Amino acid sequence: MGIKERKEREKERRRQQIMVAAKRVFSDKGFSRATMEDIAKEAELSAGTIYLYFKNKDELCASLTLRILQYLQMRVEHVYNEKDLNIEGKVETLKEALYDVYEFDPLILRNMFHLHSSETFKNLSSELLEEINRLSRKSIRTIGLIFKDSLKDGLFENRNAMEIAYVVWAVFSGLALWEESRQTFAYEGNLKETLELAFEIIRRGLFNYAIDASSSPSDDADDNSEDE
Amino acid sequence: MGIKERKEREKERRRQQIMVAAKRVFSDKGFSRATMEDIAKEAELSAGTIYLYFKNKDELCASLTLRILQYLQMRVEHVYNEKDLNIEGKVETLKEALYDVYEFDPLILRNMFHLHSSETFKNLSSELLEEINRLSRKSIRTIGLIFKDSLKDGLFENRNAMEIAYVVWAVFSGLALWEESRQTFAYEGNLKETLELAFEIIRRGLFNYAIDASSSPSDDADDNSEDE
Amino acid sequence: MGIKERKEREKERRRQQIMVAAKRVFSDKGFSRATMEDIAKEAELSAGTIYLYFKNKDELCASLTLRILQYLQMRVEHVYNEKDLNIEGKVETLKEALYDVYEFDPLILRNMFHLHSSETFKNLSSELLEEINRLSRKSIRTIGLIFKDSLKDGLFENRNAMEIAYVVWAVFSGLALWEESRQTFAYEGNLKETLELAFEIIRRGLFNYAIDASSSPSDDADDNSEDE
Amino acid sequence: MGIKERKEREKERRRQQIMVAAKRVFSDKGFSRATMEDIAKEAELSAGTIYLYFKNKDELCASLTLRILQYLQMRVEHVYNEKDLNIEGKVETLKEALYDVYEFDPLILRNMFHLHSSETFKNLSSELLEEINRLSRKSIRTIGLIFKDSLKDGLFENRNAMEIAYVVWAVFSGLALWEESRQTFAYEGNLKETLELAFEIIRRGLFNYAIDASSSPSDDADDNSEDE
DNA sequence: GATGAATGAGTATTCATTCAT
DNA sequence: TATGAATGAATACTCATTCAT
Repeated sequence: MGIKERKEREKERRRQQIMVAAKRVFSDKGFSRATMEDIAKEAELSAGTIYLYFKNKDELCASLTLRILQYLQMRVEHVYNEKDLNIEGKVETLKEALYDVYEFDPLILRNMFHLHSSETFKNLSSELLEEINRLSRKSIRTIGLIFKDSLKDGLFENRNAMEIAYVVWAVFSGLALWEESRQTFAYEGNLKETLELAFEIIRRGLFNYAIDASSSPSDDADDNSEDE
Repeated sequence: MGIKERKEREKERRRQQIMVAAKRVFSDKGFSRATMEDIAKEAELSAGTIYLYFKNKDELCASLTLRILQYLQMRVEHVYNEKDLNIEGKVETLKEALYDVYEFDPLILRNMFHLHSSETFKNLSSELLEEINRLSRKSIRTIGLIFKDSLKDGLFENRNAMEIAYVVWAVFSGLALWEESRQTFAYEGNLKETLELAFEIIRRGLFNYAIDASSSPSDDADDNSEDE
Repeated sequence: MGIKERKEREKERRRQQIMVAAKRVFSDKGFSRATMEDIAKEAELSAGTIYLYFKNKDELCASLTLRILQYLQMRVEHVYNEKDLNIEGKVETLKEALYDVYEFDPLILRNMFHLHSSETFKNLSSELLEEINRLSRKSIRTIGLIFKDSLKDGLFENRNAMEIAYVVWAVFSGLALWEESRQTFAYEGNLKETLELAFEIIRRGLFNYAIDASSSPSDDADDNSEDE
Repeated sequence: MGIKERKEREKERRRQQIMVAAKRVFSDKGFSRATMEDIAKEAELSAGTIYLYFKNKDELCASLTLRILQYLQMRVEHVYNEKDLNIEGKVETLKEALYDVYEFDPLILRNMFHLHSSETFKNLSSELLEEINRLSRKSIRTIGLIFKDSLKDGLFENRNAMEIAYVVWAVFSGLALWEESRQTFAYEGNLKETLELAFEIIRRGLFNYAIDASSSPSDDADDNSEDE
């Protein structure tokens, strides 16, 4: 039905409106200190209205996480499907993708922290929770797939693709965190530029590691090069 | 006085006892969801007693952060003072130091997040806050000093030491975070081993970056190689 | 809007309902011993609801004080504006006015005591505090004005009007206090009647003082008959 | 026993020391906001020690009240026993006595307020409570006795002595209160001088009332001139 | 759908009081 | 006798959530 469809679209628009407001408020005050009233005010709605669109505060937070994970997966998958790029080009594109994800919502990691808090789970519908876990695993696996072809070519052969994916993800997380703690460490420099430096170091490390490893596998006695 | 001294020591022991309990509870539930009652129960004390040793909940949390920062600074300074190591050896030792810090208290980063939340400051005595900021800056600066000598030798010459320090710190943070989000990403592998891989990649990237950069400085047109 | 107006009136009614309950509970238990729960129960509301209408307990108490001061000022001003009365008549009317104020809310003085406690100020919005101070000064000044005309006529000429106003106010306060401590002093008599006696004494003293003073001003060597 | 006696005296000294400290702290912060810790610190003792001398906080407060009542009774009785004074002289001396009492402990009235709070009674030993009530009644009765002789002489004959005593007491209380609320009413004048004025007015009113009343007793139809 | 008034469960914090030393 | 560490009961205040309108 045209009417039903329009209603549905209207409803989705409201959800987005609330999520945008929530993102802003969480970003400002942190999850615990942000009140539903704050978010409602930011969204120019009443507090009660939010409950028409989200079951509770935790589920609103989880929805934010889900959205960013969807964006992450979309971008990462796009990198994987890029036919015309060699591994170096893919890693460069991956870097850009991750950076865009970070810029889209720098809160992603803080949100995830909140999610990890065991007591939060109780308030989440199991579907939402599962969808989040599914997407998390899927995107890390996709990052792994980006490196997997190189394993066949002999690059990185001493490590499995998933391990490398985790490292890349960890570094990405670290850069996000670094930005968060900038105040404490009183960093006054140019963020973007330092991010570039970090990724440059990682990228070179990755490939030089690959080269060293492939030319002298005996150097690493303790490697477990099995794929999972 | 023997008596006064013993009392002092007894008091310090209580503080430690409470901090250990708090660390455990914060670790479990997150800062906001952990109640003073929880912590008291964990410490086998009454809630009121905690207030004899810490002004409030925020100051208890900040004290945890301060403790880990003191340990961090101690370890990092030790690396810097190591006379018999070349830069490669120092980086290797730095890696071990950071890893030990992480194991000493994996909460460090989550605590810092909480601290960054602007509204927390109001509840902290300015001395504590300043000590935390002072130590944070000092340790990052010490990490920078570790690389500074190499700048004179021509290594890393296109970047200043502080930028490199920030990158190293970011990666360290990332590894910590990575551990935090392990549940979501359903990683079942060996943490220690993956940490080794990550640092190995960083280390190689660092030095290969150095070599490339020093041999062809013109590649980076936008570098600002001034030391701060 | 009719709707908006009705809502506004409804809101004001709730404030009054809470203040009436608070008056009763404060009266019964004293300010410190009265809990918000007590007041809520008396008002047949939940404790949280009170905070929708008053910022905190101190501000609720201050609002009670403000209300009685508004009534005091209104009554006192009315006495001052009475054209057809000579000074004797005005003092008689003033007596009645003050007595009505006392009956309207016998707590007035206890509330003011609580207000004077320096630490209370911090919890009060500055507007409320200023309004209270403004009204306090205004009503004492208005009482002074009632006597001022008599100063021109030669009555009370050795004292300024404000000093007399303070004395009248002190006696009024004393009568209120007297009622408060009735239990301790085990007075079983008729309050109203004794109040009449007290004011009668004051009134006669006032005028006889005036007469004596005006006829032999030299008796008081140390007078400072300047008006403020 | 000499030893026992010395111990007793030592104990009484401690009680006084604590009461002096309590008076100061109550005066400063009000009863509710003053903590036992505050009082202990002021008395240069530990909080626990206070409980060796006073059963609880309420009883400490009541003891202060008792002490001032003892002083009041002593002074008032002295006035009553003064053989060489006529009624005018006695009233003048009474004024001075009350003023001295007020200066000895301006808190007296605030303390009494606290005492009146019904819930306080539960924490008081019945002996203490009864002693306070006994003394309160006794001093007001003694003030009454001061006027009683004048009743025989025809002065004040339309009123009973107790009623006059209550009025005098009320004015005294009012003057004390007046000092307490000085801040709010922004009075900048000289307290002592205004006190003089107030008592002067009362005194004159009293005697002029007496004269009027004695010359035209029929004016007051509703008088109850019986002594209790 | 939208509101926002009302709720009530939850929590940090305080402080009189106790008691082992 | 004096201490002060420990307690636990009390309480102001907050805020997610509900529901009548």
